[in-house]
Amino acid sequence: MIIFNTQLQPLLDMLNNMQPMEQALQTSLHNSFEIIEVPKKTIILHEGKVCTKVWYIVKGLLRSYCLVGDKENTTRIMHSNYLALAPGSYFTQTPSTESIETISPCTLAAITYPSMQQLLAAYPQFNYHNRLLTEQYFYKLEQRLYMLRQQDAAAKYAFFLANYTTYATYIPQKYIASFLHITAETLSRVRAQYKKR
Amino acid sequence: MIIFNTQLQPLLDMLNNMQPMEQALQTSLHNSFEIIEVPKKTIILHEGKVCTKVWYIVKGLLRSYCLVGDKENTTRIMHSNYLALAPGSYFTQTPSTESIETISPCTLAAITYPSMQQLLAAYPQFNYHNRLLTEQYFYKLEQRLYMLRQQDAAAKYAFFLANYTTYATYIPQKYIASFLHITAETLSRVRAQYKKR
DNA sequence: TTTATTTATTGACATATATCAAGCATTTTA
DNA sequence: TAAAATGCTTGATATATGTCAATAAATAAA
Repeated sequence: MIIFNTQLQPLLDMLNNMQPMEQALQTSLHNSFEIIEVPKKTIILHEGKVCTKVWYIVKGLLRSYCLVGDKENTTRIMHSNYLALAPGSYFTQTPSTESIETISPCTLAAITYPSMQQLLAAYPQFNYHNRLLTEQYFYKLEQRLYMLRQQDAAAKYAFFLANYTTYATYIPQKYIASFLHITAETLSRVRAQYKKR
Repeated sequence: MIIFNTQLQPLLDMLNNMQPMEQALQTSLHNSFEIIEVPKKTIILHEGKVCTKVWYIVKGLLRSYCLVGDKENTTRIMHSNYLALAPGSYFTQTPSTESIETISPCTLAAITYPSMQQLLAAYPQFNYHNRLLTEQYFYKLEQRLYMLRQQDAAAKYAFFLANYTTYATYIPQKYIASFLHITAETLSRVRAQYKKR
Protein backbone atom coordinates (compact mmCIF):
# COMPACT_ATOMS: atom_id res chain seq x y z
CA MET A 1 0.00 0.00 0.00
CA ILE A 2 1.30 3.44 -0.92
CA ILE A 3 1.18 6.05 1.80
CA PHE A 4 0.58 9.57 0.52
CA ASN A 5 1.56 11.78 3.33
CA THR A 6 -1.06 14.37 2.62
CA GLN A 7 -4.50 15.52 3.58
CA LEU A 8 -5.95 13.20 0.96
CA GLN A 9 -5.07 10.09 2.93
CA PRO A 10 -8.50 9.80 4.63
CA LEU A 11 -10.17 9.90 1.20
CA LEU A 12 -7.87 7.22 -0.20
CA ASP A 13 -8.38 5.14 2.94
CA MET A 14 -12.12 5.42 2.59
CA LEU A 15 -12.02 4.33 -1.06
CA ASN A 16 -9.52 1.51 -0.41
CA ASN A 17 -11.83 0.34 2.31
CA MET A 18 -14.67 -0.10 -0.18
CA GLN A 19 -12.37 -2.10 -2.47
CA PRO A 20 -8.57 -1.89 -2.62
CA MET A 21 -7.45 0.24 -5.55
CA GLU A 22 -4.51 -0.55 -7.84
CA GLN A 23 -1.50 1.70 -7.29
CA ALA A 24 -1.73 3.48 -10.64
CA LEU A 25 -5.29 4.51 -9.82
CA GLN A 26 -4.28 5.75 -6.39
CA THR A 27 -1.48 7.84 -7.86
CA SER A 28 -3.67 9.27 -10.64
CA LEU A 29 -6.41 10.01 -8.17
CA HIS A 30 -3.99 11.70 -5.82
CA ASN A 31 -2.60 13.85 -8.63
CA SER A 32 -6.06 14.85 -9.86
CA PHE A 33 -6.96 16.74 -6.69
CA GLU A 34 -6.08 20.31 -5.95
CA ILE A 35 -6.00 21.37 -2.31
CA ILE A 36 -7.53 24.77 -1.58
CA GLU A 37 -8.07 26.84 1.55
CA VAL A 38 -11.38 28.68 1.61
CA PRO A 39 -12.45 31.28 4.20
CA LYS A 40 -15.79 31.26 6.00
CA LYS A 41 -18.94 32.37 4.15
CA THR A 42 -17.47 31.82 0.70
CA ILE A 43 -19.76 30.58 -2.04
CA ILE A 44 -17.87 27.86 -3.93
CA LEU A 45 -20.77 27.12 -6.30
CA HIS A 46 -23.26 29.77 -7.38
CA GLU A 47 -26.83 28.89 -8.34
CA GLY A 48 -27.14 29.03 -12.12
CA LYS A 49 -23.55 27.85 -12.71
CA VAL A 50 -22.68 24.29 -13.71
CA CYS A 51 -21.14 22.20 -10.94
CA THR A 52 -17.89 21.23 -12.68
CA LYS A 53 -16.09 20.01 -9.59
CA VAL A 54 -16.45 17.69 -6.63
CA TRP A 55 -14.90 18.93 -3.41
CA TYR A 56 -13.65 16.47 -0.86
CA ILE A 57 -13.89 18.14 2.54
CA VAL A 58 -10.57 17.76 4.36
CA LYS A 59 -11.64 20.12 7.14
CA GLY A 60 -14.59 22.41 7.83
CA LEU A 61 -18.34 22.71 7.37
CA LEU A 62 -20.36 23.69 4.31
CA ARG A 63 -24.02 23.92 3.38
CA SER A 64 -25.97 23.95 0.15
CA TYR A 65 -29.07 26.04 -0.19
CA CYS A 66 -31.68 27.09 -2.71
CA LEU A 67 -34.36 29.73 -2.87
CA VAL A 68 -38.02 28.75 -2.58
CA GLY A 69 -40.00 31.92 -3.14
CA ASP A 70 -38.09 34.53 -1.12
CA LYS A 71 -36.94 32.03 1.52
CA GLU A 72 -33.54 30.43 1.70
CA ASN A 73 -33.68 26.67 2.21
CA THR A 74 -30.62 24.84 3.49
CA THR A 75 -30.68 21.57 1.55
CA ARG A 76 -27.57 19.86 2.91
CA ILE A 77 -25.04 20.31 5.69
CA MET A 78 -21.66 18.84 4.79
CA HIS A 79 -18.71 18.04 7.03
CA SER A 80 -15.19 16.61 6.85
CA ASN A 81 -14.64 13.34 4.99
CA TYR A 82 -17.73 14.09 2.91
CA LEU A 83 -17.98 14.97 -0.76
CA ALA A 84 -19.51 18.35 -1.58
CA LEU A 85 -21.20 18.74 -4.96
CA ALA A 86 -24.54 19.67 -6.49
CA PRO A 87 -25.52 16.21 -7.71
CA GLY A 88 -28.30 17.27 -10.08
CA SER A 89 -25.98 19.73 -11.80
CA TYR A 90 -22.84 17.60 -11.68
CA PHE A 91 -24.42 14.44 -13.14
CA THR A 92 -26.00 16.25 -16.06
CA GLN A 93 -23.52 19.16 -16.34
CA THR A 94 -26.41 21.61 -16.44
CA PRO A 95 -26.90 24.80 -14.35
CA SER A 96 -27.32 24.22 -10.63
CA THR A 97 -30.49 25.15 -8.75
CA GLU A 98 -28.55 25.44 -5.53
CA SER A 99 -25.49 27.20 -4.17
CA ILE A 100 -22.77 25.75 -1.95
CA GLU A 101 -21.23 27.92 0.76
CA THR A 102 -18.63 27.43 3.49
CA ILE A 103 -19.93 27.76 7.06
CA SER A 104 -16.43 27.71 8.57
CA PRO A 105 -12.92 28.10 7.13
CA CYS A 106 -12.41 24.99 4.99
CA THR A 107 -9.63 22.90 3.51
CA LEU A 108 -11.00 21.33 0.35
CA ALA A 109 -9.62 18.96 -2.27
CA ALA A 110 -11.15 19.67 -5.65
CA ILE A 111 -11.36 17.37 -8.65
CA THR A 112 -12.89 18.48 -11.96
CA TYR A 113 -15.65 16.64 -13.82
CA PRO A 114 -13.37 15.93 -16.84
CA SER A 115 -10.64 14.55 -14.56
CA MET A 116 -13.15 12.31 -12.86
CA GLN A 117 -14.47 11.07 -16.22
CA GLN A 118 -10.91 10.32 -17.33
CA LEU A 119 -10.24 8.32 -14.19
CA LEU A 120 -13.47 6.36 -14.67
CA ALA A 121 -12.53 5.61 -18.28
CA ALA A 122 -8.92 4.71 -17.52
CA TYR A 123 -9.65 2.59 -14.45
CA PRO A 124 -12.91 0.63 -14.89
CA GLN A 125 -12.47 -0.62 -11.35
CA PHE A 126 -13.06 2.92 -10.11
CA ASN A 127 -16.66 2.76 -11.35
CA TYR A 128 -17.36 0.45 -8.47
CA HIS A 129 -16.31 3.07 -5.89
CA ASN A 130 -18.28 5.65 -7.78
CA ARG A 131 -21.39 3.51 -7.65
CA LEU A 132 -21.09 2.84 -3.93
CA LEU A 133 -20.60 6.52 -3.20
CA THR A 134 -23.68 7.42 -5.22
CA GLU A 135 -25.68 4.79 -3.35
CA GLN A 136 -24.48 6.17 -0.02
CA TYR A 137 -25.52 9.66 -1.00
CA PHE A 138 -28.82 8.31 -2.22
CA TYR A 139 -29.41 6.87 1.21
CA LYS A 140 -28.57 10.17 2.92
CA LEU A 141 -30.92 11.99 0.58
CA GLU A 142 -33.71 9.59 1.55
CA GLN A 143 -32.92 10.29 5.20
CA ARG A 144 -33.37 14.03 4.68
CA LEU A 145 -36.74 13.41 3.06
CA TYR A 146 -37.71 11.26 6.03
CA MET A 147 -36.64 14.08 8.35
CA LEU A 148 -39.00 16.53 6.64
CA ARG A 149 -41.80 13.99 6.98
CA GLN A 150 -41.59 13.98 10.78
CA GLN A 151 -44.75 15.06 12.57
CA ASP A 152 -43.69 18.37 14.09
CA ALA A 153 -40.76 20.72 14.70
CA ALA A 154 -39.63 18.88 17.85
CA ALA A 155 -39.54 15.53 16.06
CA LYS A 156 -37.56 17.02 13.17
CA TYR A 157 -35.03 18.47 15.56
CA ALA A 158 -34.74 15.17 17.43
CA PHE A 159 -34.06 13.46 14.12
CA PHE A 160 -31.45 16.05 13.29
CA LEU A 161 -29.72 15.63 16.64
CA ALA A 162 -29.65 11.85 16.23
CA ASN A 163 -28.02 12.12 12.80
CA TYR A 164 -25.77 15.15 13.07
CA THR A 165 -24.70 14.90 16.70
CA THR A 166 -21.01 15.53 16.19
CA TYR A 167 -21.41 18.72 14.23
CA ALA A 168 -24.64 20.12 15.65
CA THR A 169 -22.83 22.53 17.96
CA TYR A 170 -20.82 24.18 15.20
CA ILE A 171 -23.70 24.87 12.84
CA PRO A 172 -25.45 28.25 13.25
CA GLN A 173 -29.02 27.67 14.37
CA LYS A 174 -30.57 29.62 11.56
CA TYR A 175 -29.11 27.13 9.09
CA ILE A 176 -30.32 24.18 11.13
CA ALA A 177 -33.77 25.79 11.16
CA SER A 178 -33.89 26.26 7.40
CA PHE A 179 -32.56 22.70 6.99
CA LEU A 180 -35.51 21.45 9.07
CA HIS A 181 -37.86 23.74 7.16
CA ILE A 182 -38.93 25.64 10.27
CA THR A 183 -38.22 29.23 11.36
CA ALA A 184 -35.31 30.19 13.60
CA GLU A 185 -37.83 31.30 16.23
CA THR A 186 -39.56 27.92 16.29
CA LEU A 187 -36.22 26.10 16.57
CA SER A 188 -35.23 28.37 19.45
CA ARG A 189 -38.46 27.49 21.28
CA VAL A 190 -38.04 23.77 20.60
CA ARG A 191 -34.54 23.93 22.06
CA ALA A 192 -35.81 25.82 25.11
CA GLN A 193 -38.27 22.98 25.72
CA TYR A 194 -35.44 20.43 25.42
CA LYS A 195 -33.35 22.23 28.05
CA LYS A 196 -36.18 22.13 30.59
CA ARG A 197 -35.75 18.36 30.92
CA MET B 1 -31.36 -4.55 -33.58
CA ILE B 2 -33.26 -7.47 -32.10
CA ILE B 3 -36.96 -6.99 -31.68
CA PHE B 4 -38.41 -8.81 -28.69
CA ASN B 5 -42.08 -8.87 -29.30
CA THR B 6 -43.01 -8.54 -25.66
CA GLN B 7 -43.98 -6.08 -23.00
CA LEU B 8 -40.31 -5.60 -22.20
CA GLN B 9 -39.63 -3.74 -25.43
CA PRO B 10 -40.10 -0.24 -23.90
CA LEU B 11 -37.54 -1.09 -21.21
CA LEU B 12 -35.03 -2.35 -23.78
CA ASP B 13 -35.67 0.69 -25.94
CA MET B 14 -35.08 2.99 -23.00
CA LEU B 15 -31.78 1.29 -22.14
CA ASN B 16 -30.62 1.13 -25.77
CA ASN B 17 -31.38 4.80 -25.98
CA MET B 18 -28.90 5.53 -23.19
CA GLN B 19 -26.25 3.47 -24.97
CA PRO B 20 -26.85 0.64 -27.48
CA MET B 21 -26.46 -2.74 -25.78
CA GLU B 22 -24.74 -5.75 -27.32
CA GLN B 23 -27.15 -8.48 -28.39
CA ALA B 24 -26.01 -11.04 -25.80
CA LEU B 25 -26.79 -8.53 -23.06
CA GLN B 26 -30.19 -7.77 -24.53
CA THR B 27 -31.04 -11.47 -24.67
CA SER B 28 -29.79 -12.17 -21.14
CA LEU B 29 -31.61 -9.16 -19.84
CA HIS B 30 -34.80 -10.20 -21.57
CA ASN B 31 -34.56 -13.71 -20.13
CA SER B 32 -33.89 -12.45 -16.60
CA PHE B 33 -37.27 -10.82 -16.23
CA GLU B 34 -40.43 -12.54 -15.13
CA ILE B 35 -43.73 -10.95 -16.11
CA ILE B 36 -46.40 -10.93 -13.41
CA GLU B 37 -49.95 -9.62 -13.17
CA VAL B 38 -50.81 -8.09 -9.81
CA PRO B 39 -54.29 -6.98 -8.67
CA LYS B 40 -55.05 -3.61 -7.10
CA LYS B 41 -54.06 -2.96 -3.47
CA THR B 42 -51.46 -5.72 -3.35
CA ILE B 43 -48.34 -5.18 -1.29
CA ILE B 44 -45.41 -6.43 -3.35
CA LEU B 45 -42.81 -5.46 -0.74
CA HIS B 46 -43.54 -5.47 2.99
CA GLU B 47 -41.72 -3.17 5.39
CA GLY B 48 -39.12 -5.19 7.28
CA LYS B 49 -38.41 -7.51 4.35
CA VAL B 50 -35.35 -7.16 2.12
CA CYS B 51 -36.06 -5.75 -1.34
CA THR B 52 -34.62 -8.61 -3.43
CA LYS B 53 -36.22 -7.54 -6.70
CA VAL B 54 -36.60 -4.60 -9.03
CA TRP B 55 -39.95 -4.34 -10.79
CA TYR B 56 -40.20 -2.69 -14.16
CA ILE B 57 -43.71 -1.28 -14.47
CA VAL B 58 -45.21 -2.38 -17.79
CA LYS B 59 -48.63 -1.05 -16.86
CA GLY B 60 -50.27 0.42 -13.77
CA LEU B 61 -49.62 2.62 -10.76
CA LEU B 62 -47.87 1.86 -7.48
CA ARG B 63 -46.86 3.75 -4.38
CA SER B 64 -44.34 3.25 -1.63
CA TYR B 65 -45.11 4.32 1.90
CA CYS B 66 -43.70 4.24 5.39
CA LEU B 67 -45.02 4.89 8.87
CA VAL B 68 -44.00 8.04 10.74
CA GLY B 69 -45.53 7.75 14.19
CA ASP B 70 -49.05 6.48 13.48
CA LYS B 71 -49.32 8.26 10.12
CA GLU B 72 -48.84 6.65 6.74
CA ASN B 73 -46.54 8.64 4.48
CA THR B 74 -46.60 8.03 0.74
CA THR B 75 -42.96 8.36 -0.26
CA ARG B 76 -43.17 7.71 -4.01
CA ILE B 77 -45.78 7.36 -6.71
CA MET B 78 -44.62 5.12 -9.53
CA HIS B 79 -46.06 4.69 -13.02
CA SER B 80 -45.46 2.77 -16.23
CA ASN B 81 -41.96 2.72 -17.68
CA TYR B 82 -40.57 3.35 -14.22
CA LEU B 83 -38.59 1.02 -11.99
CA ALA B 84 -40.13 0.16 -8.65
CA LEU B 85 -37.81 -0.77 -5.80
CA ALA B 86 -36.90 0.27 -2.27
CA PRO B 87 -33.47 1.74 -3.04
CA GLY B 88 -32.16 1.85 0.53
CA SER B 89 -33.01 -1.80 1.03
CA TYR B 90 -32.07 -3.02 -2.45
CA PHE B 91 -28.62 -1.41 -2.52
CA THR B 92 -27.59 -2.77 0.85
CA GLN B 93 -29.80 -5.90 0.91
CA THR B 94 -31.03 -5.00 4.37
CA PRO B 95 -34.65 -4.80 5.64
CA SER B 96 -36.77 -2.13 4.04
CA THR B 97 -38.28 0.74 6.01
CA GLU B 98 -41.02 1.14 3.44
CA SER B 99 -43.65 -0.96 1.71
CA ILE B 100 -44.59 -0.97 -1.97
CA GLU B 101 -48.23 -1.41 -2.96
CA THR B 102 -50.17 -1.43 -6.22
CA ILE B 103 -52.71 1.38 -6.62
CA SER B 104 -54.24 -0.14 -9.77
CA PRO B 105 -54.02 -3.57 -11.41
CA CYS B 106 -50.43 -3.84 -12.64
CA THR B 107 -48.35 -5.72 -15.15
CA LEU B 108 -44.83 -5.92 -13.75
CA ALA B 109 -41.56 -7.38 -14.96
CA ALA B 110 -39.45 -8.56 -12.04
CA ILE B 111 -35.71 -9.17 -11.94
CA THR B 112 -33.94 -10.48 -8.83
CA TYR B 113 -30.97 -8.85 -7.15
CA PRO B 114 -28.69 -11.85 -7.87
CA SER B 115 -29.71 -11.84 -11.56
CA MET B 116 -28.96 -8.16 -11.78
CA GLN B 117 -25.56 -8.64 -10.14
CA GLN B 118 -24.79 -11.45 -12.61
CA LEU B 119 -25.67 -9.24 -15.55
CA LEU B 120 -23.49 -6.43 -14.21
CA ALA B 121 -20.58 -8.84 -13.74
CA ALA B 122 -21.01 -10.53 -17.12
CA TYR B 123 -21.57 -7.34 -19.11
CA PRO B 124 -19.41 -4.49 -17.75
CA GLN B 125 -21.07 -2.21 -20.28
CA PHE B 126 -24.32 -2.61 -18.36
CA ASN B 127 -22.82 -0.75 -15.39
CA TYR B 128 -23.14 2.39 -17.45
CA HIS B 129 -26.92 2.02 -17.78
CA ASN B 130 -27.11 1.19 -14.12
CA ARG B 131 -25.24 4.36 -13.22
CA LEU B 132 -27.41 6.57 -15.40
CA LEU B 133 -30.57 5.08 -13.93
CA THR B 134 -29.32 5.66 -10.40
CA GLU B 135 -28.52 9.26 -11.29
CA GLN B 136 -31.98 9.74 -12.76
CA TYR B 137 -33.58 8.41 -9.61
CA PHE B 138 -31.31 10.58 -7.54
CA TYR B 139 -32.61 13.59 -9.41
CA LYS B 140 -36.24 12.57 -8.84
CA LEU B 141 -35.53 12.08 -5.14
CA GLU B 142 -34.13 15.61 -4.98
CA GLN B 143 -37.27 16.86 -6.68
CA ARG B 144 -39.47 15.28 -4.01
CA LEU B 145 -37.40 16.98 -1.32
CA TYR B 146 -37.84 20.26 -3.14
CA MET B 147 -41.58 19.64 -3.26
CA LEU B 148 -41.77 19.25 0.52
CA ARG B 149 -39.82 22.50 0.89
CA GLN B 150 -42.49 24.54 -0.89
CA GLN B 151 -44.03 27.33 1.17
CA ASP B 152 -47.56 26.04 1.69
CA ALA B 153 -50.04 23.33 0.73
CA ALA B 154 -51.14 25.14 -2.45
CA ALA B 155 -47.55 25.47 -3.68
CA LYS B 156 -46.87 21.80 -2.99
CA TYR B 157 -49.94 20.78 -4.94
CA ALA B 158 -48.98 23.07 -7.82
CA PHE B 159 -45.56 21.42 -7.86
CA PHE B 160 -47.18 18.01 -7.87
CA LEU B 161 -49.50 18.90 -10.74
CA ALA B 162 -46.57 20.23 -12.77
CA ASN B 163 -44.61 17.01 -12.31
CA TYR B 164 -47.25 14.29 -12.27
CA THR B 165 -49.76 15.76 -14.74
CA THR B 166 -50.38 12.61 -16.73
CA TYR B 167 -51.18 10.41 -13.78
CA ALA B 168 -52.68 12.87 -11.30
CA THR B 169 -56.25 11.90 -12.20
CA TYR B 170 -55.77 8.21 -11.48
CA ILE B 171 -54.19 8.58 -8.05
CA PRO B 172 -56.58 8.58 -5.06
CA GLN B 173 -56.42 11.97 -3.35
CA LYS B 174 -55.59 10.58 0.07
CA TYR B 175 -52.35 9.21 -1.38
CA ILE B 176 -51.54 12.50 -3.07
CA ALA B 177 -52.18 14.25 0.26
CA SER B 178 -49.84 11.96 2.20
CA PHE B 179 -47.26 12.32 -0.61
CA LEU B 180 -47.42 16.11 -0.14
CA HIS B 181 -47.35 15.66 3.65
CA ILE B 182 -50.69 17.41 4.15
CA THR B 183 -54.06 16.02 5.25
CA ALA B 184 -56.71 14.85 2.80
CA GLU B 185 -58.97 17.67 4.09
CA THR B 186 -56.38 20.33 3.32
CA LEU B 187 -55.80 18.93 -0.16
CA SER B 188 -59.54 18.93 -0.79
CA ARG B 189 -59.72 22.61 0.17
CA VAL B 190 -56.71 23.52 -1.97
CA ARG B 191 -58.36 21.83 -4.94
CA ALA B 192 -61.62 23.66 -4.25
CA GLN B 193 -59.69 26.96 -4.41
CA TYR B 194 -58.13 25.90 -7.72
CA LYS B 195 -61.50 25.19 -9.27
CA LYS B 196 -62.79 28.66 -8.43
CA ARG B 197 -60.47 30.20 -11.02
C1' DT C 1 -79.36 -3.32 -9.25
C1' DT C 2 -79.11 -2.59 -4.30
C1' DT C 3 -76.32 -2.40 -0.39
C1' DA C 4 -72.13 -1.74 1.89
C1' DT C 5 -67.73 0.34 2.08
C1' DT C 6 -64.52 3.55 1.06
C1' DT C 7 -63.25 8.14 -0.34
C1' DA C 8 -64.00 13.13 -0.83
C1' DT C 9 -66.08 17.41 0.68
C1' DT C 10 -67.40 20.90 3.88
C1' DG C 11 -67.95 23.23 8.36
C1' DA C 12 -66.60 24.37 13.17
C1' DC C 13 -62.97 24.53 16.04
C1' DA C 14 -58.16 23.62 18.01
C1' DT C 15 -53.38 24.04 17.62
C1' DA C 16 -48.74 24.38 15.88
C1' DT C 17 -46.01 27.33 13.68
C1' DA C 18 -45.21 31.79 11.23
C1' DT C 19 -44.77 36.64 11.67
C1' DC C 20 -43.52 40.87 13.81
C1' DA C 21 -41.08 43.26 17.29
C1' DA C 22 -38.04 44.17 21.04
C1' DG C 23 -34.19 43.12 23.84
C1' DC C 24 -30.13 40.42 24.78
C1' DA C 25 -25.92 37.86 23.43
C1' DT C 26 -22.35 36.87 20.54
C1' DT C 27 -19.29 37.59 16.91
C1' DT C 28 -17.00 40.58 13.62
C1' DT C 29 -14.85 44.75 12.26
C1' DA C 30 -12.58 49.02 12.85
C1' DT D 1 -11.22 47.85 23.21
C1' DA D 2 -15.25 49.92 21.39
C1' DA D 3 -18.63 49.97 17.89
C1' DA D 4 -21.27 47.67 14.62
C1' DA D 5 -23.35 43.91 12.84
C1' DT D 6 -25.26 39.62 13.20
C1' DG D 7 -27.53 35.93 15.60
C1' DC D 8 -30.52 34.16 19.36
C1' DT D 9 -34.33 34.45 22.59
C1' DT D 10 -38.80 35.63 24.13
C1' DG D 11 -43.47 37.61 23.90
C1' DA D 12 -47.81 38.95 21.50
C1' DT D 13 -50.53 38.00 17.72
C1' DA D 14 -51.92 36.11 13.11
C1' DT D 15 -52.61 32.38 10.15
C1' DA D 16 -52.34 28.03 7.92
C1' DT D 17 -53.24 23.60 8.61
C1' DG D 18 -54.72 19.79 11.60
C1' DT D 19 -58.57 17.50 13.98
C1' DC D 20 -63.18 16.00 14.53
C1' DA D 21 -67.67 15.30 12.71
C1' DA D 22 -71.37 15.00 9.49
C1' DT D 23 -72.75 14.53 4.77
C1' DA D 24 -72.19 13.56 -0.05
C1' DA D 25 -70.06 11.07 -3.76
C1' DA D 26 -67.85 7.29 -5.70
C1' DT D 27 -66.48 2.62 -5.74
C1' DA D 28 -66.80 -2.22 -4.56
C1' DA D 29 -69.42 -6.14 -3.09
C1' DA D 30 -73.52 -8.88 -2.67
